[in-house]
Amino acid sequence: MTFHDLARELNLSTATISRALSRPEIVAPQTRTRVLDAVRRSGYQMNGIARSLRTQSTQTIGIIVSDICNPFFSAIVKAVEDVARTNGYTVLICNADEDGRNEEVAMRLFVERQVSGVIRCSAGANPSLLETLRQKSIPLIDLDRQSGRPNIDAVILNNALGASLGTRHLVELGHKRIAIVSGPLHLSNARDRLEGFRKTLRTARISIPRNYIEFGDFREASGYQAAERLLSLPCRPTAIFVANNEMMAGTLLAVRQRKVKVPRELSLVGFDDARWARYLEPPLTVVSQPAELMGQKAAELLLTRLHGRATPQTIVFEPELIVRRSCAEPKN
Amino acid sequence: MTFHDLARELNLSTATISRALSRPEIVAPQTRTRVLDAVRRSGYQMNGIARSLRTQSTQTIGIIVSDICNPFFSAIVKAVEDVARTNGYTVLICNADEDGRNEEVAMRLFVERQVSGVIRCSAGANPSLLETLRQKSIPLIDLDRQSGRPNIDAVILNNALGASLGTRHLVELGHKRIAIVSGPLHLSNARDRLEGFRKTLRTARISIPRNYIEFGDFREASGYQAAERLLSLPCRPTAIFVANNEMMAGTLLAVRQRKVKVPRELSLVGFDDARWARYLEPPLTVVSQPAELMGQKAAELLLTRLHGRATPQTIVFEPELIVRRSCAEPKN
DNA sequence: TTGTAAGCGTTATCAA
DNA sequence: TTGATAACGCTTACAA
Repeated sequence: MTFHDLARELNLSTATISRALSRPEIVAPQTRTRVLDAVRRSGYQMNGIARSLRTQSTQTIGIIVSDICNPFFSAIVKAVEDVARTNGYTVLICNADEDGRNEEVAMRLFVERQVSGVIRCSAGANPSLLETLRQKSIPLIDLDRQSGRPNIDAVILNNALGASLGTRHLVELGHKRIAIVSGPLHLSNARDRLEGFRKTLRTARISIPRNYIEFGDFREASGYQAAERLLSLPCRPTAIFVANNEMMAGTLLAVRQRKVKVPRELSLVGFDDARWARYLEPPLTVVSQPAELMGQKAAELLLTRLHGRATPQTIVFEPELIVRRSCAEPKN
Repeated sequence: MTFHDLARELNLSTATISRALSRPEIVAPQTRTRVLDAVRRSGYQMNGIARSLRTQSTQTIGIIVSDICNPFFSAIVKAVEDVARTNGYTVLICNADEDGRNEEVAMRLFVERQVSGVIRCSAGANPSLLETLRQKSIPLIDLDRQSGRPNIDAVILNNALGASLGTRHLVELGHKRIAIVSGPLHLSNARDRLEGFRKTLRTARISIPRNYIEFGDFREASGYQAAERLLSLPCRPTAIFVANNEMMAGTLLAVRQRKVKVPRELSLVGFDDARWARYLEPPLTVVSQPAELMGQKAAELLLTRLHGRATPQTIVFEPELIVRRSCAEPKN
């Protein structure tokens, strides 16, 4: 069933059918109802592909997320999908799984599919794809992680501040031996968190042994390994700051296996507030980010970009320290 | 940049360009490399919309999920996206938020976008849309929840068995006053779980007071309210079976507020194994489902439907009881 | 207010 | 092995 069929049935031209559906106000009231009735009766559904080809607009936004099972990212996807749907947009999703190559194939698929715009939480893909986007003038919003490229809209957290908040909490409790499980340095959020951590300790005149800085890839297994190394050090840290929730899950595993008492023997501060952080015993002190708000803002920003050009901006959200019971004064 | 441009640049016809890219083996080796080189140099990206219009195929699969922040569904989305991406498909996502109306607008958008197929975890949309899908011969896989319509592929859990497993565990511990927080009856999985619960108690000759059966909508708030009612009963249950993880989160809130001791005063069995269930104190005994496997299977099933017609089947996965420490013998 | 017809960027059919 | 050309199903000048 196409416009052609409807047109013949009603003795109209396809142009009129099209107008009746897209801009009803410019067709005669009675033809309009004739068309609308026929559409309802026949259950006709517009072919969006044809329309997209003609109008050069797919009303689709692509989102790339680095780990959809991480509640931080599910919240973002939820928010984006929500504003997209209510604005008549549809969302293509790609789960990069913290792997830049997946992100690259997704980006390529996205431009092939002619998405109207993309929101991405980069896993660190090759930046050459950005050029392609620019050529096709497909707007891009970087979310959570910045590419470092100038002139790209971004909505991020003040990660340095977040790390400071968490670290300072530990310092104020009296800790001197504080370690970090950092994310990979090719991601801006990991860099910023590490920097915030370092700066806070520097101003507190606390030195950081080289082996108190461990790197993971933001996934659980790497957090476990990092924690294992930290906990087997001859001079164990009395506190660990873990730079995201997945790595915290891994850290907890190590902590439990070794039967380390939290917070008596070890204080723990996490990043991102997941439901399980609250449910843990003891409940976890974390730096939390307003994930839904960030997703929503990113989607809205993209929508405004789609409606009119403007100069790129980066929107920064503020983290919040949520003190629960995983930190205490150091005993030794 | 289009085939037209490339064709002029290389003194070829658009037909040849098309062939060189889609079926390289049927063009002369040297023209082929000439074309491929030009494509690489220019960074040309195929317009998938135009191709889709011509070939009547979008290589897109739509997925509808009832609550993307629920780890059970994130795992499903992850699995589906994974098999989709590796097969050259792209996935459109809709988060119905347990609301049938959202599901309906998504379905409509999906058919407009001419998706190749859809996988849905229904929130209970109007079944009339199924007719539209059939007309356009867009295959549908029901996942986790069955529409009740015959002749529709489905991949589900043996929910009755799951509920039996959980309930029997409680019975064997000696509980006589067992309540349930059930999902909404318009969803097949909720019905089946309730049925499994009932049947198990019937064969154990344990009667269920009418007010021991509470209904929620599979979301946290409703779980809280249901638990509140249960816990304020004059004759409190000694055990509660909660039919999904979100409602369990709500139940736990009520339990904590009232300072009810688990498992001493109240035994708890949940459905779906989330990370927080393990981390809880005491760790939660749950019926678990192989979410990733189910998502993967659904995607694979859809792919085979896309490649050749066959008679619809329903694939049933087996639940597993994971005994942790939230259940004990009743004290009173 | 409606119709005619061109065109969006591909693929597929038919000839050459 | 390649080229002309007609679709695919819509939208939009322009004309009537």
